[in-house]
Amino acid sequence: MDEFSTILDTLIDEQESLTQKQRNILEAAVEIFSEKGFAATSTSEIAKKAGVAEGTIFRHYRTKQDLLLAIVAPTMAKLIGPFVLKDVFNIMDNPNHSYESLVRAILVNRLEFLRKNRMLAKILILEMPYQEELKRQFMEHIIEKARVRLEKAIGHYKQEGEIVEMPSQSLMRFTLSTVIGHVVFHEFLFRDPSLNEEEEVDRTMSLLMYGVKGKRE
Amino acid sequence: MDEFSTILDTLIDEQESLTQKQRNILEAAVEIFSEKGFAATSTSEIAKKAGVAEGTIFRHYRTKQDLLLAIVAPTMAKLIGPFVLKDVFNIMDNPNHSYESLVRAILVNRLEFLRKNRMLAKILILEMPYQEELKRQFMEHIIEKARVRLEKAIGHYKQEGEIVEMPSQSLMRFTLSTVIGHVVFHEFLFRDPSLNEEEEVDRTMSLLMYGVKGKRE
Amino acid sequence: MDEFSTILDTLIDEQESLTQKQRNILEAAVEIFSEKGFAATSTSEIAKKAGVAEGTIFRHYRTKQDLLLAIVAPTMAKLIGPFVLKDVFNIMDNPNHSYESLVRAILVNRLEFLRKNRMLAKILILEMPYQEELKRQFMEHIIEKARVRLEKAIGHYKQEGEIVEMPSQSLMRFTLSTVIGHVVFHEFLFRDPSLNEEEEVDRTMSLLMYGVKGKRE
Amino acid sequence: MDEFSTILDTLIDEQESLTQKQRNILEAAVEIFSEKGFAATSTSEIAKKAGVAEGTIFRHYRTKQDLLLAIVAPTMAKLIGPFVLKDVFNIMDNPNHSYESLVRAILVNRLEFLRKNRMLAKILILEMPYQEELKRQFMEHIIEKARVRLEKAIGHYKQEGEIVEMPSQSLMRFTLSTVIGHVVFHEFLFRDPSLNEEEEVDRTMSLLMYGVKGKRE
DNA sequence: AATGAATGAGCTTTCATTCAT
DNA sequence: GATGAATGAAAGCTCATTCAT
Repeated sequence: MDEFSTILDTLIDEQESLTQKQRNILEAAVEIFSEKGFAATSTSEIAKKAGVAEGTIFRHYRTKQDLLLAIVAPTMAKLIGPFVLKDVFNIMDNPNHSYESLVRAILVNRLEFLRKNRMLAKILILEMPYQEELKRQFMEHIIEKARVRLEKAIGHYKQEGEIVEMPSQSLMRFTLSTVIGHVVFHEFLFRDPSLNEEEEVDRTMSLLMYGVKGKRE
Repeated sequence: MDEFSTILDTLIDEQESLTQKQRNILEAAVEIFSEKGFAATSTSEIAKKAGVAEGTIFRHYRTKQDLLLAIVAPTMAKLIGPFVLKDVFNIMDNPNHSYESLVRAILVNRLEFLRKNRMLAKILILEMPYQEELKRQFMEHIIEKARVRLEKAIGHYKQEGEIVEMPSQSLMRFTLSTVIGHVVFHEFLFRDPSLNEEEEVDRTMSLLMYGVKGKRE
Repeated sequence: MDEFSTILDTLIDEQESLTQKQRNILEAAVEIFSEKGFAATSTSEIAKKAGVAEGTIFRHYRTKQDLLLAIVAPTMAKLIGPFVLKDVFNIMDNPNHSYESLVRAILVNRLEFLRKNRMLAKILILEMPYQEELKRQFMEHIIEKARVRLEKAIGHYKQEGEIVEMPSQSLMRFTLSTVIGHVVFHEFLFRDPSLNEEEEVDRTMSLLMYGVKGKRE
Repeated sequence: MDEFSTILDTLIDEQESLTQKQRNILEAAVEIFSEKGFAATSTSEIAKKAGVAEGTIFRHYRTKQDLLLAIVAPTMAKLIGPFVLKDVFNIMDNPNHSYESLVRAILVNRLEFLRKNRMLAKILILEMPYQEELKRQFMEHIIEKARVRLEKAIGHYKQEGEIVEMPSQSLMRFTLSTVIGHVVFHEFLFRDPSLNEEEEVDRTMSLLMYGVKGKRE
C-alpha cells in the first residue's frame, strides 16, 4: 500500500513559507481546537500556547474563523485522500485487483492517516455541522468527487459480478459505514495498542464481503 | 415492532412538573444548541427565543452547563433505548426470532426515534467529545449496559450457529457501524422523503447478513 | 456595676411582637453582615440561612437597607449605652465617686456589652463610614448626647482638681481612645480567655490616670 | 523629624512603569473604594471615572480583588512605616532620645502620612476585616515586625526606668491607642484646620506620659 | 513581522425586588 | 403572613479584534 502514503506525504507537506511563529500558532490552534472545540477556544489561549502575542495571530489570519479554515481546509483534501487519487482507481484496470482489495487499501490507508492526524480529523468532523462554509467546501469539492469515483468503481465491480446487484448508493453507504466504523472505533473510541491490527482489518473485510451470516458454503 | 415504540413513548414522557416557562426554555435551548453548538449559543439568545427573562434561565438551571445536562442527560437513556429494554431481548427466547430480526428491530426503532429527536441526538453526539461529564455518564451508565446485553445476544446467536464465529467485539462493531451508518445517512446527511424506507432497511439488513459479495449460493 | 447590666438588659429586649421567621431573618442577617459586610451580602443568602423564602424578607423590610437599619439603629443606642444613662452620671453626686470610677464603670460595662454583641458592633462600626443615614443618626442622636454628658462630667472633675486642666475635647479624646483601644484590642484583635481581665482593666486605668512615666511619687 | 518624611517619600514613590491609563485606574479606584467601599464599587464605575474601557481594568488586574490588593498591599508597608525603619529605632542609642521623643516622632509622622493618604488608609482599615488575604498579609508581614521592634524599644525604656514597669503588651496597647486615637480623631472624625496641631500633639504626649490625673508635682 | 495595550460588545451570572398565589 | 417564580438591570469578566509602536 506504499503508493498511498508516498503520494499522501507529498500532499501533506504542501505548507511552505510559514514562519516559525506561524507554525506555532497553527500547532497550538489544532491542539486546543481539538480539545475544546472551536467556539470554546479563545485566541488568547492559542497565543499563549503558541508563545506569540495575540496581535500576531490576527496579523496572519484576519479572523478566528480564518484560522480555523486555514487549518481545516487542507485537511479536507487529505481526509478524502485515496478517493481522489487517480492511481488508486487505476487498480481497477489491473486484472488482479478487486473491490475487496480496493476497500482494504482505503481502510488501511485511512487508519494510518488518522493515526497521524487524529486532532485534525476531530476538528474537521465536529465543526462541519456548525460551519456552513466548511460544509459547503466539503460537499462541493470533496464528497462529490469521491462519490463519482467510488460510484464508478462500484458500478464496475457490480458489472463484473464481484459484488451484489443493488443500488450503488446503498452499497456505498454500507461500505463507508463499515470503513468509517472501523477507523472511528479503533482510532477514537477504543485505542488498544495490544490489538493485532491486521487481524482486525481481516475481520472487517470479511464481514464487509460476507456479512455476519454463519452458514457459508 | 410496535412494542418498542409503545414502551419508548412512555419513557420519553417522563418529564413532569415543569412550568410553561421552563418548557419554553428547554425547547429554545434544544433548538439553538443543535443549530449552533453549545459553546456558540448565548443564554440571552435562548431567553429571547423562549420569551423569558435571562434571569429565569438561571433560576431553573444554575449554569449554562446545567441546562445542557438537563437536556441531554435524559436523552442519553432514550438514545440507547432498545438495548436496555428487557423485553427486546426476550425475543431471544422466542424460537421464531433471530439476530436479523433483533437488529432490524433496533434499526427501525432508532430510525423512528431519530425522526422525532434529531436535534437532541445531534446535541448529544456533538457535545460528548467536549463535555467530560457527558462522556462519563454516557460511558458508565449507558454504553456499558448496552454492551453487556448486546454481547450476550451475540454470544447466543453465535452458539446457535446463526452468525459467524468471530470475536464479539468485532461483530458488535460491524453491526453497530451498519446500523448507525444507516440512520446517520438517512436522518442527518441525506434526508429523502421519496425514498422507500422499508426497501432501504431490507437492503441494509441483507448487506449486514450477507455482505457485498455477489456470488451467493 | 450591676446597675448597668440590669438597665441595659431591659433596654436590649425592646424587640417585641416579632414572628419567629422575622427573628430568624434578623439573626441570619446579623451573622452574614458581620462576616462579609453589608454590600457583599446577598438577600438570597440571608433567606437561605434564615430558612425563609426570599420574598419573606421583603415583606418585613422594604429594602435590604431597611433590614440593615432595623438591625443597627437599635444597636446604636445600646452601644453608647452608659453615656446616656441618667443613673450613671448620678454617681457624680456621690462623694465617693471619681473620674476614675466613672471611666472604669464605662470600660467594664462596654467590655461586657461587646462580649454579647460583637457582631452587631462590628456591623455598626464598619458600615457607618459608608451609610450616610447611619452616620447621621449616630452623630445627631447618639454622639451629641454622649458628648454633652461626658463633657459635663469632665468639667466637674477638672473643677474638683481631680483631673488635669486641659481642653475637655482633648481629655475626652484621650479617655475614649484608651477605653476604645482596650475593648477593641481585647474583644476584636486579641481575644485571650486565659488573660486575667480585671488586672488588665487595672493596668489600663492606671495608665489612663498616670500615664506611662515611670517616676511616680 | 524630617528624616522620616524623607525616607517615607522615597518609599511611597516606588510605583514605576505604569502606563497613564493604569495610573488613572488606580486613582479612580482609590477614590471610589474609599467613598463607597470595595464591595459597593462597580468596575464599570471605576472605568468611567478613569476614562478607560472596562476591559482595560481587567487587562491589568485579573479580578476586582486583585485591583484592591494592588492598591492596598503597598499601602500596608507604608502605613506601618516608622515602626520598621531602622533609623527610627537607632534613636534609642542616642542618649538624648527618650520614649517620649520616639512616640512623638511616630505620631507626628503618621499625622503627616495620613494627611496625604487618607483614602488609602480608610480603604485598608475598613476592608481588612472582610478580606482574609489582606488580614493575613497585614498580620504576617507588618504587625509582627512592628510588634517586635516596638517591644524591644519598650523593654529598653522600661529597663532605663523611664517608663513604668508593666507588661509590654499593655504599654504597647495603651501607647498605640493614644496615637491611633489622636490621628483617627483629627484626620477622620474632626478635621479642624483652625486647630493648633502642635499644641494638640503636646497635649496628647502629656496625657500619654502623665495621664489625666490632676495632681502633678 | 511582531507586539501588547486598548477596546467595547457581549458573555454568564447575580442581584434586589415584585407579585400572583 | 409566606411563598417562590419571575424579572431586568447590573455585576464581574472575557472576547475577538484594532492599532500605535
